[in-house]
Amino acid sequence: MSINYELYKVFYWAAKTGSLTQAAKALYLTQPSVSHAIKQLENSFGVTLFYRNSKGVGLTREGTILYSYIEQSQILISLAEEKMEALKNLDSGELRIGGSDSLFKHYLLPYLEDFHEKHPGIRLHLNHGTTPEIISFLKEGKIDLGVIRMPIVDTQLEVRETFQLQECFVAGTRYAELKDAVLTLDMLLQYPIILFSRNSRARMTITELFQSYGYKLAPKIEVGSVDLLIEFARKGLGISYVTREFVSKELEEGTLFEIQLDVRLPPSHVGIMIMRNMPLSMAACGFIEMIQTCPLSK
Amino acid sequence: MSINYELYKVFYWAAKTGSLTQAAKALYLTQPSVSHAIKQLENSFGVTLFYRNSKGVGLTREGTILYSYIEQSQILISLAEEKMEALKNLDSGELRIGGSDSLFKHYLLPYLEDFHEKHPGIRLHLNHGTTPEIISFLKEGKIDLGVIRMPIVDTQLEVRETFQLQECFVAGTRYAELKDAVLTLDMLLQYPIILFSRNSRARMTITELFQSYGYKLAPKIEVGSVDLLIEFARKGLGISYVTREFVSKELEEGTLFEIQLDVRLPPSHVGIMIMRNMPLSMAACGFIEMIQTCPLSK
DNA sequence: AGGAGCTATAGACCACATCTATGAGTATAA
DNA sequence: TTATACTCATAGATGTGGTCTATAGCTCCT
Repeated sequence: MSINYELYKVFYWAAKTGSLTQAAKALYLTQPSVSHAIKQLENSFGVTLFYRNSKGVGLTREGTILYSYIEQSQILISLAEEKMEALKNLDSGELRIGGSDSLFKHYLLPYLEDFHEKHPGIRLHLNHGTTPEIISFLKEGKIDLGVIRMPIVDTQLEVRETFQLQECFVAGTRYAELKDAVLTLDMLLQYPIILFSRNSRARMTITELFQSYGYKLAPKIEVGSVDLLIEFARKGLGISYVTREFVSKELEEGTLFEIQLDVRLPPSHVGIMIMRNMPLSMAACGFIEMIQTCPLSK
Repeated sequence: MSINYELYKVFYWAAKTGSLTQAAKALYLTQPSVSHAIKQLENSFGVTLFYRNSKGVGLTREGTILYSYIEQSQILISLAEEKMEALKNLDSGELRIGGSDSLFKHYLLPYLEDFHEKHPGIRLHLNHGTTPEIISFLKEGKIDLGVIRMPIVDTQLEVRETFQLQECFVAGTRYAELKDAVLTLDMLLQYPIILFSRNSRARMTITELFQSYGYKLAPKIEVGSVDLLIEFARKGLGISYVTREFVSKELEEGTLFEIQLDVRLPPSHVGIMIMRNMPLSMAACGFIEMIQTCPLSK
């Protein structure tokens, strides 16, 4: 029958140390066990592997040949075990995340920096794309996790909310007169509105909200990036609908201010998306845990 | 504690076949055993190696990394097992023999030819030298066995007689008048005697024999090779003391004939010498067996 | 709905790996 | 010489853990 690979471990140490007694110590076994194991191996092959004398043992010619193979094999296994240890300790590995540009920049960045500092051995791959693209990447196994705006309905996916963002309307100094006012939706619509492109979740949400109050929200300007939303508002081209957390710097500086409304705008939920029924890599697991245990570390 | 290397065998087949059930079949185990083994491995590493679904299993990222090492390791072990099988079957290996030129040429050659024909995969190394040199080679492990004239007294060595050779005196046509005569030692000594060099066993033996009869054997010519002994006798330079089996061709041809004496010359014993307490290589074992089971195959 | 795959789990069982105790051999030292 | 201290080999006892059977849960396909 097939040879028990444990015997090779014993053979390796016996050959390496030149002593069954030493091999036994290295393997935390007793000498008779090692003696027995070697005998088993020899019987299996029908070949004598060691010569024995009072000083210990030595490899025969056949033993030497076997050792040349087994040594390499054992070294590989040792390397494998080291590697697995490194992977477990997050000293090695890779983490592939999918998300939108703006989420990377304004939400994930501090986590990524922190993670990289703690685990410099882990290679980071950031794939940006639209939500459907991110979902595809995930299903194809090209990324370990996606960071997206919720909700996502897909039975293959598991989504965990990690953070709430607050959407709001902001304006630049040109509209300074609105700073302390509380506007109604009606009043807001008197101003030029700047929105993100049509297919975004945020755009759809705010449009529906206005509809529910009986208004039609028609943007004066439509842009394709969060940066432009901010930039246009600062330049006074209109009032932008943005994520408050993404303009915190501008709000502090005072180059932008938030428009106060008489209705509450819905928060948007950010979540981490992973494949259901698919084990997480150690790196992904560690990263998600980091995000979940210290929210808002910024 | 240390990981049971049997688990890597199971892991290898599970990864290779992409199915615990298939792996179980390959290993002649049941599926729950394989399932259990993989779980053990995963627990040992603290890492998930496979994702499971209804079609079978697949490697995770960590599993893939482990596999890259283990696959190589398993391949090496397979090669090792093949090699050992080949060694056992004498399809591979080497055989290193020490002996004197004349024994190689006149005694071992047919065995070597036969052995090589039966086991062409085994490399033959022939080391010639004097008996003390051969003994040194053997003790240094440079040869597997030596073929020498007995007796050898050395507790480290084991010597088995395999053949008897008959020494005799031979002369060429110049001494044709002796062909049918039966000589006494006294008469023999009237002729020029050609002997092998002083330090050889044969020389010592024959000198002692003559001494025991009260004669002093003083050679006219002393040579350093068996070929010269033969050649000189053929040329009529004297009467050579040679091993009869080594001049069988010349005796048949009639270029040499044997001198008949009124005393019986002692046979010389040829034996195989190996290290006591040292296992024989498979090749050496096979060769010795061949010699012992078909003596005088010539 | 039923069947045929797959893997996971629980629990029983016994082979076999390992142990202890001992023997035999051989250096080294007293 | 005897004693000591190492080797490895052998015998027999022991108990652990690897393997089994039986079963459940799941997904896919007919």
